[in-house]
Amino acid sequence: MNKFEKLYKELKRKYGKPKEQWDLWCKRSKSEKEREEVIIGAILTQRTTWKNVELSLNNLKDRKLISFKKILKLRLNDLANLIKSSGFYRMKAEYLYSLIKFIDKNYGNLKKMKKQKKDKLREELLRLKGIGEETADSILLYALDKSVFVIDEYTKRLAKKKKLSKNFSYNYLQKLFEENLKKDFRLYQDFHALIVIDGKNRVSYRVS
DNA sequence: ACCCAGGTGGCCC
DNA sequence: GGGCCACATGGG
Repeated sequence: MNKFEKLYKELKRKYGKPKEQWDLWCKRSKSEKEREEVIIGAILTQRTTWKNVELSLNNLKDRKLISFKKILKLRLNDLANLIKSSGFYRMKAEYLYSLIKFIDKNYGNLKKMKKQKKDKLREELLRLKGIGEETADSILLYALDKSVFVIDEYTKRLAKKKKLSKNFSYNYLQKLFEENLKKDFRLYQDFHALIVIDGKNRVSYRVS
């Protein structure tokens, strides 16, 4: 067992099954609607706490708006106001809208989108405004079941702390994790979730 | 009254 | 390729 596999086991032992948001994000078999919710959350959570994202998601849920088709019918300004609590709400409304529009226009639905090759999808997502590497990979991994390892601040911090690498650029770290783990989107989903849970745990420990 | 959070794009060098 | 700023709300 290598360092990466050991780290996964260690985190799993420490935290068990990922909870809260991760109940849905790591769910083994998702409905179309659940996949849409993951994608909406992936945009909203950029540089924002999950609590604030939840307020927005609940806002949308109360109005039965966790639905790409329905969001496409909203005015950009109304969408922005509904997701206000996630911060950067004007930008995120624009990002979310253009992403949903792209999916609707090019694939029709997520079931069809899922059939596309992951490299092609990644390229397409990265061309959209507001979708960088982390968001693109989160969508690929958690909404489309593609085996790409998501790198975020917590992953970089943990990689430094555990001395897993000397290079902490996104692409290098991603490749490193993928090369040292079995190519399995379920493993990647759980592992990344545990890294975030662990990261938040450390932060709150330090603060309080 | 600060300081921070799963990021991204634009502009500069 | 890296440094710096804008984008904004809610909670410690």
